[in-house]
Amino acid sequence: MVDLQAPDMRATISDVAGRAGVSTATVSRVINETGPVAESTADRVWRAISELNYAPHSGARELAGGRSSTLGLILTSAGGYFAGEVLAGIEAGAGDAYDLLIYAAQKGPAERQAFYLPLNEHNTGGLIVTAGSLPDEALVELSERSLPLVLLFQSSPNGLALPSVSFENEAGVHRIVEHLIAVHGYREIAFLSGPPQLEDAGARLRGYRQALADHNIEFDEKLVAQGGYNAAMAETAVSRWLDNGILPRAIVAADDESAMGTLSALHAARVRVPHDVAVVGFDDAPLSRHLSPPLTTVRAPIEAAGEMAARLLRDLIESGTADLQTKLPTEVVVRQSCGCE
Amino acid sequence: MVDLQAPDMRATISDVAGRAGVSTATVSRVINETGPVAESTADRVWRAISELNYAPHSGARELAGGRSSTLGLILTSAGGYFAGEVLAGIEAGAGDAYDLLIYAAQKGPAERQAFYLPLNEHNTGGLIVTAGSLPDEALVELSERSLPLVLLFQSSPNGLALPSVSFENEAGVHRIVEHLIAVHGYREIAFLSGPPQLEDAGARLRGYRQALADHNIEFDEKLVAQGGYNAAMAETAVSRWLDNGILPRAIVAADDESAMGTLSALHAARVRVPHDVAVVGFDDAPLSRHLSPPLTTVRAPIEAAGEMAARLLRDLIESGTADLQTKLPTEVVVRQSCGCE
DNA sequence: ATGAAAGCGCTAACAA
DNA sequence: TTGTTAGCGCTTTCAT
Repeated sequence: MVDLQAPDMRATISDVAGRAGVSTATVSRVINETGPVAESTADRVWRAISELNYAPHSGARELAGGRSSTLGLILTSAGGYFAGEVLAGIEAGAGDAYDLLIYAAQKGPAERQAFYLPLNEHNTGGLIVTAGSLPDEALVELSERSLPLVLLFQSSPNGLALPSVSFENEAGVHRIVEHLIAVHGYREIAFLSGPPQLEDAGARLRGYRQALADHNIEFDEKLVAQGGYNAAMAETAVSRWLDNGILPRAIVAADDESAMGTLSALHAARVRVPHDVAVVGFDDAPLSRHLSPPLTTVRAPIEAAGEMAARLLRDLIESGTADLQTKLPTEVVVRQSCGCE
Repeated sequence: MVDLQAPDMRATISDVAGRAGVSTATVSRVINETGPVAESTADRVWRAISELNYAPHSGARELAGGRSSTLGLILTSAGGYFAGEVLAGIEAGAGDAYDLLIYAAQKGPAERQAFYLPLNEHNTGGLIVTAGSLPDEALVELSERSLPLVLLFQSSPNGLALPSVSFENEAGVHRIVEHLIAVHGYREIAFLSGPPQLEDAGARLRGYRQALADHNIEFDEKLVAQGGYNAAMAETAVSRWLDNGILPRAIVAADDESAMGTLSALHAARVRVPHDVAVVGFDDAPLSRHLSPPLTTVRAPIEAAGEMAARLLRDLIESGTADLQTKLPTEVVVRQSCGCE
């Protein structure tokens, strides 16, 4: 057990000023390098600061200054297996001039959520909102409060015109399905979809259907199941197919995580991949090349998306304007699970 | 391109008061449910709030109120593949009364870092600091400013007495190595260590050495390489072993990610797992049971650790006291990569 | 049940 | 180069 020493004789700027024998204005100038200060004075101030363990009160700063040099990020607590990548990208895009504050939204979109959001126009220069983390109404409210907003993996809801960053989901799936058809000659191709409420999940499904249509393959509802961007759910879905005697020649998973679940279900049933059935995914998660067989998938530049979002947000903050829709290109990464090589 | 509407006629509490025909004090009472307000008055106030799109200024609130109902989390931008799990745990432990603000520390621990930290005693009730995200000096400084601090996956640095949460790393590795020795009779067991600067990496290595010693197996330096908690690095290390004609009977990876890299290197070299060499990991990442063969590993209750850290921090904030060291138990999860079944 | 007014810690004119 | 001072938006006694 530790006992916390009696708190709260926390130093303020005037304590520092007093100890250094200057005015608070001078201390402020020293800290912010705003306006001229004699070097000797600055030294005394810094010394006082460290002797008193002084730290500026960011709230007071925002209040007085009206600025904010931090970008906010809102994501769902789940985050997914690429939360880290997104983060790294955003950080790169934010640059040195901005700090990053993240709020992990609770599951249930509560009432008045936007009102109580701990990240807002007062402590943040703008917000990057990832798909599924905030209800549309909150977005509307936030944007009515004229908070710069950028959407990630989701496009602007109806009636709003918010810059957004996402992938060429439809084209990516289309291309990989086409690979399955054209290169390998498969025609019985199943699809494991993502959560229906997610926009990119819809796009990926559309890409699948379009590719079939383009090659005169009839769409078969029985060959589509919910994979939920989730290994366990995908595993169940594939097992169910197997139990029902359904064995497509190829399975397209809407993301790599569900591709993983697919692989597991297939292994468990002693179905050989890609010999008996081919499997492909989407995202190119860092681990995907380590699966066995190494997964053929669509590479989505996740880190680049984060970086782009941050860049757009900065544009929006600094110049009041930013590109509305940016779709990052995706690319098929051929490995072995499709039957190649 | 969007153009942001002219910003900043952002409503303040007195705008709301004016529109509702009450004083700012009353508005404050309504929002915070502090003190009696006539129901009809409250209605008018809420209406004014939504008409004006008013949102309270959190900085001003902290300033005036001196409270803070948010917990801070500091992590490295990498985050690792379990950032999401940690987050979910912390959120659960934080409960409804606290919000969570996260700061992803930049790579380079800069000078005066603690001074400029965007999460501090003024906007946060306390901080959870994950291993490797802040240098010890920053920890010292922060704790001298009497900010409640809890360490995650790292124990208190010398001279400080901060509550910390970590795993029984040493015992976990000890047990899994023992499994390899006692159940399978392997004696030529290699180890892929984690980043040396991380405390838990050291503990895991110690567990390995101790288990060997306990079974009279001589420690062989050539059978230890740096896996860096990282698939690519592990892959390289294992390939190098193979190239040098080193083929242990089993490989213990310090975490699941390096186990994954190990598997890849082995597959590439057509070495059969577990037939030719067994592989085990540590963490039990969600994906580990989907590898092929499914990975035998040590389960570390990552989410529980996050929850515990949040709980400790709340204790510290609310009662000024908290348990100093908590080590969460780990458990061997037997699957197939060790040769079982 | 409500209002007036004094700060909270800081920044930014404006003076000197 | 430095100090004075007026707020920034909010909470909180203290009156009423």
